[in-house]
Amino acid sequence: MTKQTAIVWFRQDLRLEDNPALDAALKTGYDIIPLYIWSPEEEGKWIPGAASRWWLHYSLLDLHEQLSKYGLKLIIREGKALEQLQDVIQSGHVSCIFWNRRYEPSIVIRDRQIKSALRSTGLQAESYKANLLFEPHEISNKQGRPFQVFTPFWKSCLLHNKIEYSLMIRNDIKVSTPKIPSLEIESLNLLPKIHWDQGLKSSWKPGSSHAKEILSTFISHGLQHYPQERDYPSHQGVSHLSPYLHFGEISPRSIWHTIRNIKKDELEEGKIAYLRQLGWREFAHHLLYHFPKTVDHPLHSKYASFPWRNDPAGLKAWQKGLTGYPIVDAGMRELWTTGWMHNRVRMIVGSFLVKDLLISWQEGAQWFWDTLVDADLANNTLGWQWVGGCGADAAPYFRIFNPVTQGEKWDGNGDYILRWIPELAKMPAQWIHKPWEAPVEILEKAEIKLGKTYPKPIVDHNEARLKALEALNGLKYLEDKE
DNA sequence: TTTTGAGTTGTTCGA
DNA sequence: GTCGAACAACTCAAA
Repeated sequence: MTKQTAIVWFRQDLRLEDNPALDAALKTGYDIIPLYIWSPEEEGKWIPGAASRWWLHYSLLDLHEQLSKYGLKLIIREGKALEQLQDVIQSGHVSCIFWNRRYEPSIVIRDRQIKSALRSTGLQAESYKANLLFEPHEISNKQGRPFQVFTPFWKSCLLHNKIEYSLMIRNDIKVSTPKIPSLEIESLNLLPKIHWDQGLKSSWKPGSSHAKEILSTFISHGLQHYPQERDYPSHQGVSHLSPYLHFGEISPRSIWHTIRNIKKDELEEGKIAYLRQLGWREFAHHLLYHFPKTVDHPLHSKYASFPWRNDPAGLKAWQKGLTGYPIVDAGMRELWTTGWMHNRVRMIVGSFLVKDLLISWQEGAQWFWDTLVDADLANNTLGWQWVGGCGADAAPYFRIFNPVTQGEKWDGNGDYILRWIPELAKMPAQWIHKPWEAPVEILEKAEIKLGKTYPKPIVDHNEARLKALEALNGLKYLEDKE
């Protein structure tokens, strides 16, 4: 008689540690089919972008390698998830299937259909909490409604003191993977055809086997001064874990426990501040779950009537890092080159697109989606609605970042500018954030011809700011409607 | 029930 | 140079 098997359907949980779906499969004692299905068309409008696919390619290779250490083989499929599952079920004598939950609106709907379809044929189909510290339904305010302000949300989260975490040991895996047709990872064509990915390659090592070492480097070098250092884009002040978290190559629960278990007084403030950022990730996912329309509509509907400008040239200049505002351009070029941008600079470039160019936050969200290796629907949506002032706990309308002031404050020496804008290499720090104000002889000496070697500012910030305030003032007396 | 105070990330203006 | 106020409207909890 053929041995029964269980499917572990890997999705955004590309890890073996703290993986409840894998635990559940192992507990059955059956043979195991680790499965990844590439079904981009089921992600709704939000098909993974080029940087995200690049990351996924190498992450799948890493997962494959880790599974092989235990004699298991990662099965790769492409197409509609339910059809592929059914095909694998047929060829593999499968009696149960396990996966860890995702929270994107189109995926929630799809997974619900898949679960009921599988169960109706008598299979055991179970999903687990693995990628959040708290399920969306576990946290609500006193009226039983979802929080819309972060601080009370996080306070309420912290009252739940128990966060599960699986310590199941993997060393005694005795089962194997039956022979089943599988694609090669290469055949998914996740890598770019033109080789623009050099910058990504030199910046990142995707895969869960690297996530842990990045966390421990951060703990020993960054955590203590995290509250202050995290705002300086040229410093090594942040964890760089965002892409690993998005793909589930490290679980938020293992980060939570690792950080909490550090017993050093001098790290206490850093621990609280860092975990709070993990809280923002939770907040974003809960909001996306409760307010699914926010992926492309403002939560506060009166912002839908905001008079956005249609400005393809401005949008292009922003995307290419040619706005003439060095801190904005440096950020956009860091993004293009490495697939990532420092958080402080994300706010600055976001504010510039939305408040200075008056281009809609949706355009910004789309560009970030295509270019970020950590592109995450929940975080991206929350971040852009925050900048746009139209979401939950959004920035107040009058909070318009001044790109010069921000540059001078957080990159005083211009180190970040120098790294990303070689045209300004010889510019003294005093003028590096506002080259258009530099005296002629300084520009000459620095071999800068504004408008030729580096752009003149495409908008005047002060004028743009007043225009934005005026436009926002027009919304003042509108009411939100359902 | 009503009121009060606080709320990730800022800027400008006038004293 | 430094400092506080003003810049909405709304959410949420505590008083």
